[in-house]
Amino acid sequence: MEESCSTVETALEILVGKWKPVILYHLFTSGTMRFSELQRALPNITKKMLTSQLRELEYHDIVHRKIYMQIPPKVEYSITEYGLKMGPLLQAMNDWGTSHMQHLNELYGDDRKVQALEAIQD
Amino acid sequence: MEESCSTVETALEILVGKWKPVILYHLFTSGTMRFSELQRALPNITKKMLTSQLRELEYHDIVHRKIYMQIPPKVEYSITEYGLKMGPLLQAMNDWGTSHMQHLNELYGDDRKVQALEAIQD
DNA sequence: CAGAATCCGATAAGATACTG
DNA sequence: CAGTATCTTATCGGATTCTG
Repeated sequence: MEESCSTVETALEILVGKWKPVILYHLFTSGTMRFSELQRALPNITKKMLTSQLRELEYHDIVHRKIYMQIPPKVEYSITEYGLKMGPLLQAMNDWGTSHMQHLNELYGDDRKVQALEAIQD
Repeated sequence: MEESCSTVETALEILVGKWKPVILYHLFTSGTMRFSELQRALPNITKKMLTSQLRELEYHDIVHRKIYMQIPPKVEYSITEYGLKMGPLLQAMNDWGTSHMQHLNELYGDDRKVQALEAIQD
């Protein structure tokens, strides 16, 4: 009974964290990226946050971390094969989110949109 | 470009908050519920949290709030017609979450499951 | 380059008491 | 009954500094 909502929470668990959707977006569209590339793609994220978010995604087997044993260090991140299965879900969330923003605009006007864009800043 | 992930965040926005998925679950399955019924269904939530989560869902036009002008007060909550459109998304998240819990079990064993169940407690 | 470690402020969430 | 108000605690996220 309660399980049927705790599983929704499982899905949320791996998505929450202010930066995970953006990180996944970049990894899905760009394929393999180095740590520093991700930093450049997300100008406002700190190393600490980027590291922690990636580690959580790695724990969930969504993101793969490949370490090159060399100096200077080189680490590449990519979506795992299992992680690719999330694609449709992310797409569904994206689609719903898009139409919901439209719905909010119809209800309250476009002010909210401005706020949202200001809140992102990257 | 960045919009394609900010809309995912829009979807997350209305789902995050520790209790929203459970609240939606109950309203989806039980239809109309009074405030006190929701309290009984979610033994561990405080009135403050229940109120705030419901108000946010109301703002997003997912939940409808019907006030009966009488004493003692009576307020009924239900999913709006627009909110019903979230059903498939919630179902998709639920499905993915279910299979992901299974995946985590395969990766790390069933210890996690126990933790998750302990964490819910309702 | 890719982080780890520490500190600190902001926000979310819980406990408790009060009210029309 | 269905909240509100206030206070405290826990968690999250950001800034800064240090390192192999």
